[in-house]
Amino acid sequence: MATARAVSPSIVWFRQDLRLQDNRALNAAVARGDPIVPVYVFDEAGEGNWKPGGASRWWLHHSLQALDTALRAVGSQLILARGKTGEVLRQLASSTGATALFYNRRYEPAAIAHEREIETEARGMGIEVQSFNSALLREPAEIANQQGRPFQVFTAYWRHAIALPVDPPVRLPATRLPAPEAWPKSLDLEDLELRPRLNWADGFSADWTPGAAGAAVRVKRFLSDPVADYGAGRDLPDREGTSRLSPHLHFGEVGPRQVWAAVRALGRETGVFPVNAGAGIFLREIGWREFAHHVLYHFPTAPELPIRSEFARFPWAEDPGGQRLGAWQKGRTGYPIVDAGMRQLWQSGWMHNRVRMIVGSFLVKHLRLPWNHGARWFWDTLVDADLANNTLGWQWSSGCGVDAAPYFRIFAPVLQGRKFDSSGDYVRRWVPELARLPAEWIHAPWEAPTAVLAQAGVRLGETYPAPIVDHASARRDALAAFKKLREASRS
DNA sequence: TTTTGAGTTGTTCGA
DNA sequence: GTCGAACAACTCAAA
Repeated sequence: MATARAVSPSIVWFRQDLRLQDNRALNAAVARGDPIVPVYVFDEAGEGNWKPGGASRWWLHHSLQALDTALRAVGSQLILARGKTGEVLRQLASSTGATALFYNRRYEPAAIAHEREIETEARGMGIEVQSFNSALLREPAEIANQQGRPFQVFTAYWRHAIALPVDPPVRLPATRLPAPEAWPKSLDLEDLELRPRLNWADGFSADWTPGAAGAAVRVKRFLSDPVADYGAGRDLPDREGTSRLSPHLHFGEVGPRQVWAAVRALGRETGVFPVNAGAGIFLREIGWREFAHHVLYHFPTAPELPIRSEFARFPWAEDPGGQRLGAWQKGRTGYPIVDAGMRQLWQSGWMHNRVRMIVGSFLVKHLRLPWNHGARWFWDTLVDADLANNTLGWQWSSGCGVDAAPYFRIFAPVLQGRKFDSSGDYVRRWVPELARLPAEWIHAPWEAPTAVLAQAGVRLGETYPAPIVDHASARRDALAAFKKLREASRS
């Protein structure tokens, strides 16, 4: 008769928390002391209407590989599966005899529903379930205004949130993770079929290193210099002035508590926090990410429907054959800054934030196409596609969300280009057919003298499109459409 | 309780 | 060339 109790492992269900440090679910499993079975389930059905797009899947592939490598370095490994999470976990529990399940929470409506299902099922099997926050400084339900309602204005939200203490990141309390007696069966990473069949994502590797180690490099590099000039530098798309942490944060390869601690450490000699204006502005951006999750949690229909419901009746323009949408997607609108952004997105899986605002405003206000089309395209093409951030951004751009840009704020693409890409180098990089145009004309080639165009080898309508809409009249039409909406809402 | 002022990222127009 | 106003409506917090 064996006296030792049967060793029943704990399952750690990895999701958007693909890291070993500052991972509370993992730490709790370690604290329990039993063998740990780390698992990732690729389950599209659990994502509702927002199954991961191509760029996101590319990232996930490499991030899972990185996580497995990190786990192997501590004597463990990542079990991979695809299909229904509930079924996978049930099988895993019965084959390993696991009696506990640990995971970190998500905040998208489908993910929340999914968690509830999994918890109910697991508890029904007698499995202990514990969930944690490793994705946000504060969870949506922790923050409310004086009336006990969710904030709908960022500044008020952030004033409130920033006054609360930020928990320090937690370290993995072990150099080895206890392994089960036998490892359960795992799929090969390739079996998840996350990588595109065609090689369109080949260029991504030049720009990105998915995984916690790559994230740490980005944090270090950004805080070593660009952060000091973040206030101005973040608006210049030709420069490495932003942190580029968005995909790492989305997949949880680094968490906001770790970022917060790293920024705090910058001023440790002086005790000044934040150490300079740039650092404070950067932390505000972390705050926007928090706010986006707050808003999505409290307005779960926001990915599909405008939060200001009257916008459901906005008079969008006709787009027979999807010509205009297609031109926007392909970066062939004839507005160089817009086209540069859309091509950067397609080729690198990412777009500079300043340019996101410009192309967003252009789609919704100049082309008057529904913001949902833009949200969907971004969703499919961005490596940092994140339902909370994407939804907030698009509803902000079209003026139909909480704390959104006012309707009359219509970005003028030529002015934006001249202001934030004054050298024209951003356009030159992504729209090479305009590369030989001097800065003076590069943001409005249709205004360039014939000789200048000829010299630069540009033939409008042939080598590069003429503008598909006229700025001044598109602006007038957009303002008229908003006026119409306002009158319709009044009656 | 009511009132008041402020609120991520703009542009245009007229003085 | 610069500068302020206009371009709405609503949320939130402080007075």
